[in-house]
Amino acid sequence: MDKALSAVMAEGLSFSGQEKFERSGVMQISSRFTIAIHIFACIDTFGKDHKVTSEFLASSICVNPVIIRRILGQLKAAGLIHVQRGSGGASIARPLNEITFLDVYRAVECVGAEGLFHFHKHPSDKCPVGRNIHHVLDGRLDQIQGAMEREMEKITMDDVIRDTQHYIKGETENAALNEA
Amino acid sequence: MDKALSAVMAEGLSFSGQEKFERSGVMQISSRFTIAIHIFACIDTFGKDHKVTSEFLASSICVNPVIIRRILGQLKAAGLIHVQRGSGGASIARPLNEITFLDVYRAVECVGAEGLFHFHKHPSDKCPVGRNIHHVLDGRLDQIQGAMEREMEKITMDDVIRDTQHYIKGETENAALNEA
DNA sequence: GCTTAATGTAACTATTTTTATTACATTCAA
DNA sequence: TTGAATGTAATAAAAATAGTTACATTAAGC
Repeated sequence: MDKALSAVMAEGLSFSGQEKFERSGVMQISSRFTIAIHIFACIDTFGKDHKVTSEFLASSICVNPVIIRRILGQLKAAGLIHVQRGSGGASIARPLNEITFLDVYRAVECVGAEGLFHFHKHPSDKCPVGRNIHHVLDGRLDQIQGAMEREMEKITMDDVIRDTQHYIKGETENAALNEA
Repeated sequence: MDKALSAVMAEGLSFSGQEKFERSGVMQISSRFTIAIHIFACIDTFGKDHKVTSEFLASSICVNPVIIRRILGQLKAAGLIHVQRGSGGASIARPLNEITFLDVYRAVECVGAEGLFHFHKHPSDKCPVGRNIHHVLDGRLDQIQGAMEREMEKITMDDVIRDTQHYIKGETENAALNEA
């Protein structure tokens, strides 16, 4: 080890004595994401024949209607859906193949400005490793998050909804067979 | 809409009436991951000249020593490090280029069996969309998580530690210049 | 215009998860 | 045998997410 590091170590083998740290940021991939996709599938499935309200969606997804309204609000703010204020009901605002998982993911704020990884906030600046760990890691964490987001861009609501209708069709055909 | 769906809808435009739901699973990418990588960098930087104890690591990372010990325990269980019980101190158990981010990520259990995404647990089984949403989504969520994990496999502790030493060297060279 | 049904949101509570802390038995080396 | 360190249980504190209640606002139909 060189002299500078040795000097640090000699100070008592400890870098302690920093102030307490606050934390912040979104750290998890919220169920808002899967709920949002569920919402799209419901609007597509039922929207032609029925008004799709937050109450209705809540009963399919089994969460509180206010949760649904908040997510609807976020999807609306991102320009992905329309929501009819007084009379009620939601509809999809864009062609399904132009809405990617990443669009939805970002709309519902599963990832904040701090990124996907929760970094221990205040490594010691008295330690040479602590001082530099952010420089070393930040770019690589971004790289990983980027890989994930690129994969999310490959999947669209069209894919999901095609599969959904396929499964539903399978169900009703089975039911018809059982009746016969 | 076909007859089966219409029948469902006619029941009152709602799929309500299911039991309450429990939740489970790891939902976030814990700071254990960045802490673990920080630990490797510290062992590499200081391990040759000093005993690297949980107390020492805690003072560089600025978290409680018990948190460090738990993470050391997980890294040890995964065969990535050795920890000396009575006398103290940790060391790295494998060549640095054979320890990937994914190894570390899995060792510290950032992702549980349920996967990275938090799925709303009990969509209504009275709703055709609710009944099938898991079939539709599970595979695609795995696909996204897989992309992330493949990227994590590309990065090794060797990369991180080379960068760390590079930054530290830069610091000490700067300091030398300032003294001159 | 009045009524009705729905959205938009604020305020608050509850639940869950994560992180921190205290305490102590266990271990190993000198 | 002593001392310094790990391993871990039990618990507390903090943070984040989700759930709930309440109500003002909005739009459509009568």
